[in-house]
Amino acid sequence: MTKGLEITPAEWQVMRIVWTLGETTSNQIITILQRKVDWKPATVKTLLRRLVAKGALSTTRQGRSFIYRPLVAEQSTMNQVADDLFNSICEHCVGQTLNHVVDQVTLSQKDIKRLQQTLKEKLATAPETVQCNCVPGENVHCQH
Amino acid sequence: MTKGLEITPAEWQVMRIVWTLGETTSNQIITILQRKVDWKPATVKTLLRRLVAKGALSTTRQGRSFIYRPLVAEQSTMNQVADDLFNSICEHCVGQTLNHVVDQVTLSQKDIKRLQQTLKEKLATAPETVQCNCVPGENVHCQH
DNA sequence: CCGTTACGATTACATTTGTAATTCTAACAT
DNA sequence: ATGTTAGAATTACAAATGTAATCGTAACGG
Repeated sequence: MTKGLEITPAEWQVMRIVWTLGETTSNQIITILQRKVDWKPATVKTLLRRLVAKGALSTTRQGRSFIYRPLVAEQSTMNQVADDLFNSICEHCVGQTLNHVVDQVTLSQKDIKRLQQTLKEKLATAPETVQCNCVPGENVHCQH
Repeated sequence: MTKGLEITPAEWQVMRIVWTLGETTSNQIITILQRKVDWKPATVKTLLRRLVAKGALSTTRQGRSFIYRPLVAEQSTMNQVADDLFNSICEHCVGQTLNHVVDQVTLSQKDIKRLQQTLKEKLATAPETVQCNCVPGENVHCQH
């Protein structure tokens, strides 16, 4: 029953604003986005409309304009796209790729402590190795 | 000078095969992919041609068929898409999202040890907190 | 009440992507 | 040399995506 909610990169920009503000109007979104990307107001309106159409946002009329609110939670949506990514790459390479990401991003001390805890627990049941699953069937000699 | 190499999900399936086999023919790719997805041979040929066009694969004629080889490294390409993802989400939420991923995926003991090492080094210079950067400019009150 | 006007809704259109059928051409067999 | 044929190239086409102009309508001001 996983929502197949597909949010495109352009739409994602809009969602971030709505997620952060909790509720907002199209005007506010347009103003904020103009500091970041070069989109015409009509473009943002289109994105808002598509997001409403796909059930990511709700609108309620408020006088002349509409109030937009997220219908999907930010964290679970982020988790979903992250899962999609890590499920689409070679299973053998997941660890290496994660390591690269951890190396690149900014993490708070609390973030790091939590990751350390998660890893510690994971180590107990971790397999010796993780096989490449890129070529299904056959026991092809994997180059990895 | 980052390659703006865009590989679509369908193309990615093809790349995984070529990356794993190192070099191969269209026939081999078609056969292998048929165990996984329901694509006609012509579809795979199209994807191969597009990948050659965008510089992800090379071909050299070998008798009647062509040999396909990757022109881009698998790990660096995976790193790039992972970076793209984590750069596109709220910076404040990166740690939480990474934690979710680590929790979900399968990691080898070696993978985990390496991550632990990376985290340990990172902790030394880690900031207390990471601010949400979803709404540029203003000091908007962030809900996160 | 009625005209403005600020919004959302409708329409538009090029590009990319997924999916494939058809055509062309060069390799191999004779 | 020549016909077959396997495989690449060309062409096709609908859906999704990025980007936007214009149209219609309801809300507010007078």
